[in-house]
Amino acid sequence: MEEIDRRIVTLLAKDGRMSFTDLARETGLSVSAVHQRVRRLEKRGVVRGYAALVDHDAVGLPLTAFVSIKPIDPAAPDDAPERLAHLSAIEACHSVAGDESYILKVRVASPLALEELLQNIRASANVSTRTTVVLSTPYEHRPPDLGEA
Amino acid sequence: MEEIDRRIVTLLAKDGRMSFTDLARETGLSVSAVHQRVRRLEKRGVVRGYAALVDHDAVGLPLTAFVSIKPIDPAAPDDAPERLAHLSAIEACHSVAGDESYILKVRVASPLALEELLQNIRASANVSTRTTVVLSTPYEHRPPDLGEA
DNA sequence: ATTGAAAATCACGACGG
DNA sequence: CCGTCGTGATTTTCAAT
Repeated sequence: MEEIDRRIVTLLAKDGRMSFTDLARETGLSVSAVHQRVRRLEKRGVVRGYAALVDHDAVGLPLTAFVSIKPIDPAAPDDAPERLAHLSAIEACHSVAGDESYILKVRVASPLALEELLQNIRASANVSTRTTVVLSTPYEHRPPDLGEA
Repeated sequence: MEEIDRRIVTLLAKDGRMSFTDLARETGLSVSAVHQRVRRLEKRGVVRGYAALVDHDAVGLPLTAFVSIKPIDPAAPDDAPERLAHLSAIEACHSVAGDESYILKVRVASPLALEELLQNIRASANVSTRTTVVLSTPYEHRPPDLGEA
């Protein structure tokens, strides 16, 4: 991927609603050239979509936690991600190297809701859990640096 | 926050570029009523912004890791987030309960870049690090469930 | 791959209820 | 807080290069 595409992706990562007109001005291209590049970036999957960034406190999900999980039966097939996908409190699921198999990022309304979620996770995927509660988030969702050459 | 605002936030979290016209159709309100609500949600900070979701593999940052940090000198003032903010490879910084003080989410181009980043983190914030490498990401950035009543 | 221009759609503010 | 309406901006497609 070359310079102008990187620049477009950088700009859209910072402001997902930036207009094609503005993108055109920032890149020095015409509006339709930018338009076509953005469509191609979307089709190629470089841009996977667009999202509003939500204040979880304001929205009633003030408690964030990281939940590391480990299978109870290490011989069983590992389909934890699918078995957990129905739990909408789970925002992300990463397979990781190390002692545990996945790290989940979860958002809930309260400590009680977290307790119930953990029970649900253990029951749904037959895993043990280790939970790290987030106290505050100095920053999050910082856009990637694609080398502003 | 009530029903219609929750619905708007849910829709924008799923598609941050959805037009006001579409939001109006989905909510049963007029375009300008939706417009007014979105502006208010933005001003109140419920919607913090909009971002394109980027495929980090496609963009040359295929290696994701979680880095937990702990101060070398527990008595020193804890300003790690500010001291690390200049490192653009750090996507997020969460203060956490437990043995360690922060969890960082980082994105880099290669194992070598990760090694250099870790040295930079330790030097910049006077901390020790413990790193968990992400092998794959079954899902990420799932929109919050604000109770579709 | 890029442009310019036409046509359709949309954003946005003013106003009245 | 909502709807109607009008204007200007934006998106989107297309022919041409």
